Amino acid sequence: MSVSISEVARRARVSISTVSRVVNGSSVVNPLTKARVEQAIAELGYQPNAFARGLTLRRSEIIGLVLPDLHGEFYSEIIRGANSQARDLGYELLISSMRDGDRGPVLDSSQRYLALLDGVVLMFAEADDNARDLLSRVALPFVLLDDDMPGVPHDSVIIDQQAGARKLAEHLVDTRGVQRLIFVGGPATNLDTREREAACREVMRRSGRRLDDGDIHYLNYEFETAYAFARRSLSGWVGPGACVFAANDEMAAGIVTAALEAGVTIPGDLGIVGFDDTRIAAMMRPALTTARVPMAEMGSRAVELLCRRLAKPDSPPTQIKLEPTLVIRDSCRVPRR
Amino acid sequence: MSVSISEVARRARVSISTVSRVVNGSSVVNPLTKARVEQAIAELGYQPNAFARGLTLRRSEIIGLVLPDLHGEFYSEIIRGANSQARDLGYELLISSMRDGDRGPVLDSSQRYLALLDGVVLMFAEADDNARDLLSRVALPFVLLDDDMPGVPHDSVIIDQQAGARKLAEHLVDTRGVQRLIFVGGPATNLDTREREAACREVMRRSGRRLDDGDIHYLNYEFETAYAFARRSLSGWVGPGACVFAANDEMAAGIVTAALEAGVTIPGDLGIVGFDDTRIAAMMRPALTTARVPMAEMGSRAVELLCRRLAKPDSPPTQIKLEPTLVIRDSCRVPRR
DNA sequence: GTGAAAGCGCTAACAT
DNA sequence: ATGTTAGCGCTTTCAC
Repeated sequence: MSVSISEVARRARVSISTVSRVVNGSSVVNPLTKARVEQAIAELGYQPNAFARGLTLRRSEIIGLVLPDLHGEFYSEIIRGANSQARDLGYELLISSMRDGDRGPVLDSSQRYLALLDGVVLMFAEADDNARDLLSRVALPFVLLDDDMPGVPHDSVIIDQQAGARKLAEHLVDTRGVQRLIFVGGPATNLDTREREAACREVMRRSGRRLDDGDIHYLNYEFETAYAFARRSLSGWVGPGACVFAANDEMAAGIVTAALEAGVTIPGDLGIVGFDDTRIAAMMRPALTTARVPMAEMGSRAVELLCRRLAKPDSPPTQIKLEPTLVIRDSCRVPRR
Repeated sequence: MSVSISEVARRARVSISTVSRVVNGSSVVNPLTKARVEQAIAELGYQPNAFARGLTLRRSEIIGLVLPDLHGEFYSEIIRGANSQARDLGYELLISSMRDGDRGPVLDSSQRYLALLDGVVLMFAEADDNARDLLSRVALPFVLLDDDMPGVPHDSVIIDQQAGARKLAEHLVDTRGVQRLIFVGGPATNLDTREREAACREVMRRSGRRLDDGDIHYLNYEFETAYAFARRSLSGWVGPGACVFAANDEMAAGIVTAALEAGVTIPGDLGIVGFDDTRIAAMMRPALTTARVPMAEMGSRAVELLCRRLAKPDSPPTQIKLEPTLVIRDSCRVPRR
């Protein structure tokens, strides 16, 4: 078994307090004593027991990031931002996924690891009752990411979906003078999709056009689904001033693929925009015009908020709203005539 | 602060031992007593202190998965497999990234969270001295993923890179009768790249051809780099029976993009294969022939190995070798003539 | 079926 | 500058 503080103390012929002091640099120890202790530590390969430490200190300086699932670049960017911020603030970051294969989201308060953390950044796939319920049982400080949960006071970092979608739609109106917008969303229950849709509606309306209900389609954010859907529907879309607004880049890629295979040129015959600015957007041809969601920043700001709360538990709840930026590439350039 | 076992005991008018027994279901308690305790627990919202528990039990039933970085589908698939297996075996899985922005790999034994885990699955970007050094200081059971580390006894799960590359190269020889193979690898220091290269060499040699040194190129696994490189070099490649072997799918995508832009048809003028079978392989056009690395299985087998070791600490070190499978799509179909 | 008490390894207040 | 000791919350013998 591993060596404890008392063995180090015995070997260095000091008391355990002195060892503790050396380990934590908490108060000044005689340099010679200190050297003796350090040598003993090295010789024994002593490592403090984290459980005992946590029990006494009532904190671990470890925080968690719990995501709905860890698939896709979106999440890895969040993680990158969170990780780096956590280290800067002297915390370690541990990541966990709620999703368990097909068994659906799992997060109950009995989750053992939560009790080892000082706090946690949480992101739910959907802000439903289930989520709210889970939340009420989380017994430690938390920050919500990309989700609003009215009624529960909390810190949060959210994306201004409407602003992002508005920028794209306005770009379409301004540069291509879109007459008809085809909106291809994720699930109808998905809040992001609904917000983006609302922004499209509004921009169209304000510019004297309208977004026809028949041109709103709810898919599932996946390439294959969008590809199959576009194969069937594409022929009805092509026409003067038609553009597709896909609610994420993957679906945009699927639609572009179907279009090119059907001989529909892009951006010539049809303009298209995506959302998120994931890797595929730059890799596909034509490269995709899209809205860049500041993913890494979401992670870092959330961690920042959490750590601030740990330091000052009684500060008022804060909400940070981040705006996507427009990334103009080739998929909806004005066709030369 | 949070409620402790003794408050529950007081409220239920039993001793703390009884509360403990109820919480852990360890031994039989009188149903009436049990009910009383359970009610007290509910009323107080009691949650056992994980540090105290860990201190006493000397285990947390939590394991870790430490990856070089969390970018890309490769890792998320590993995570998915590991997660699901961990839950099946009664463990919780926590994930951590070694990479800290541009600050390079970080993993020192002082990493606080390691001390809270029962064991850890580790994957290094490169099996260098640094890695070996870190490893020697990890004071808990571990399993190595996709890395060999001779000299240190350990369990591991590795990919049979050679077998995968061989399947691809043989496919190229058999169906297209390749005369010239252009190998586009990751960094020259990357072990996977070297193994895949060796397999290509061998297959070419065995079939009476050779892999010219001038046709070996070391890049960095990235789309943009491969794209830029292909733009420059492409013209020298096209010719009867030439094929490109890209060491991952992203680079293959970059090369394909450059080729199509230059008017080189694929698979007509040039055949190409990738490696890994990440999402992009199915999404690009032509869809990419590649070798599917069983990523999720890597994760699940590693966790399985780790948990087995936790149960039987003295079993001999085990190595599991997983073989990639050939996924035939369109990027190197025989051109009709 | 239940309780008393030792002990896990550590920190911090207090004493010297 | 260093040692002594209480106590953190829990599990687990050992009595009864």
